[in-house]
Amino acid sequence: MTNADVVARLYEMAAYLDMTSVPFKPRAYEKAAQLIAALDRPLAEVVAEGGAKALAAMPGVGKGIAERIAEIIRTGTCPDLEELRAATPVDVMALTAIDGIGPKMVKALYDELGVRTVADLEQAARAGSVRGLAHFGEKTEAKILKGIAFLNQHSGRLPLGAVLDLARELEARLGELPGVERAAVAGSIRRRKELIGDLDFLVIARRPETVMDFFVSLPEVTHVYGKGTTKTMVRLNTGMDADLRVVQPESWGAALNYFTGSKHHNVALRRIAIERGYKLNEYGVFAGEQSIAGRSEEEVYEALGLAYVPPELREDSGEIELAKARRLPSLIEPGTLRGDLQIQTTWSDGANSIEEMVAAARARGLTYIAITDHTHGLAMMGTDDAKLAQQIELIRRLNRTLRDFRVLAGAEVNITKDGTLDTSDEILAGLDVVGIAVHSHFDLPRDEQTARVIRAMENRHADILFHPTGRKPGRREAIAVDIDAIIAAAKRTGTILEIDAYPDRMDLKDEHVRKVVDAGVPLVIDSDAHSVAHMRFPDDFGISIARRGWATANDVINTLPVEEFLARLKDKNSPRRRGGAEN
DNA sequence: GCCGTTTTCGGCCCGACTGTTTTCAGTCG
Repeated sequence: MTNADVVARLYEMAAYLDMTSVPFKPRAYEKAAQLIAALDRPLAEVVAEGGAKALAAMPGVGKGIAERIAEIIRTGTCPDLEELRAATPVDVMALTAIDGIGPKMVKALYDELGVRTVADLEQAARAGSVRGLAHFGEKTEAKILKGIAFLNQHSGRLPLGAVLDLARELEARLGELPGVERAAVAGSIRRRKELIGDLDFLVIARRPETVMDFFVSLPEVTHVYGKGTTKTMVRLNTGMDADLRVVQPESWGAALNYFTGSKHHNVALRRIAIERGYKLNEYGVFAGEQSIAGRSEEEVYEALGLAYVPPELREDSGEIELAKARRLPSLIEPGTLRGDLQIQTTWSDGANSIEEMVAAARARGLTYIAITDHTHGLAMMGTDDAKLAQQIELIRRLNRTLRDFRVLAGAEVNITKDGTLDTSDEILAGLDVVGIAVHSHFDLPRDEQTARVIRAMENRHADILFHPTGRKPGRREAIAVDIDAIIAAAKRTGTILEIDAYPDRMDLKDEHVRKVVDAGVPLVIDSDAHSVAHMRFPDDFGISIARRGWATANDVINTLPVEEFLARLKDKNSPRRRGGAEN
């Protein structure tokens, strides 16, 4: 039982409890699930050391949930969950994953129509029987079908954020095997694509059989499609397929290149090889029978007369031509960010205090962060004007105690339906950094949606447009906005566009970033952290998106020291910017 | 079900929006 398994069951409990309309309990389970998801220690280890008592010592986990977690780790489930499952035997997690479907609707659909699965629901909606239910109508039925279609489109692929850790861990485990000289993850993970279809691993090993035996016996493996001495294919318990290739040292670079792709990039490379009278395959670059390159990727590109192309650019979208001319951009590197401009704390829906987030930021080598809790329009937990004023005061006091670190007072301000902001200009004027964001009215027509966002960007206090398109990869489409118009408005108004690195968002996405870079509009890369564990998102995911969008460090202004960063914001001559929150 | 520098009981939960409704239930963040 991994932490992710426990988290999944806690969320399932919460969903089932929501069906029964019992107050507060669902939120308690959700909160516990959220906190455990952000934990960087295996729960099984916590239990082994301190039992259920150690679990209950964690914030958000009390006696009740601690006992259930211990039971889940032991048996995979717990009696309460089984009882709930028996009462309403439905695939509640899959059904509630459909946008607009929650636990109550799942219950009604089961009670009235016997819907247990997404397939059942699709059938019922197509037959027009959903609209007959109380509180359901034609629009809901249409929305259900739209939501299912969206999920189907993305089936079989998982977001990068859901697979990167596993890929790295398997890569490390393979690399530690005796007799393994090198191990690497290739494929779309290495290119840092946002949706991953399968995992490709590459290994140099003296005795391939040992590696293959180890690979098929991994606890994560649920099925073996095929096992040989050079290639083995398996299915993992995440539902994802994984391939392992064993190659010889002299072919490592060629194989890594071949298995990293993309297919289009590889085709283009092979065409260049043919032009030069060579042959390129996964074993090397060949002049006749003679291998002239293959040990390293650099060697392979060099043999083809090309500069080394970073994996994130290998999409045959112009990188080959620039590699030929040796004019590839010098992409932004992990570890170069100095600030993080979107961070939530316990003042709204975050799990950690301002001080804890500061400590986590410093530990990552950052020198400034902006605290940007939600404003009151987001009613669940937003800060109102009075609370925000209190927070600004607290941040000022905190800054006096900090050396070589600056906390910026900020907010994640809601954009209302008409494009105004839900917080007064007076309050906004007192903040160092104002982030603005869409959190409602996702379905406005394109013209209206675009005009609304641009109007908000025109606010002279609005510094950064957070998660500009509202997308949730694999779950929800972006809001309908004219991205070119947004970029033009950013340029005109001096509004910075954000790459929200939170793996559920990854917004802006790579191709949008490339447009922003081309337009010369500044970007920031933020974590959107809701806990200290999320502080790694910019380096793990945000930088990848920026690199896939051809961004250099110059395009991303939170690579700048804090004063230079602040100078790039709007109304930089206002008193708060000169004096800052330190005074 | 969790929490506690006022509390071991009584707060927590909340507003906007949508789609279904003549007054509100469900979803979302």
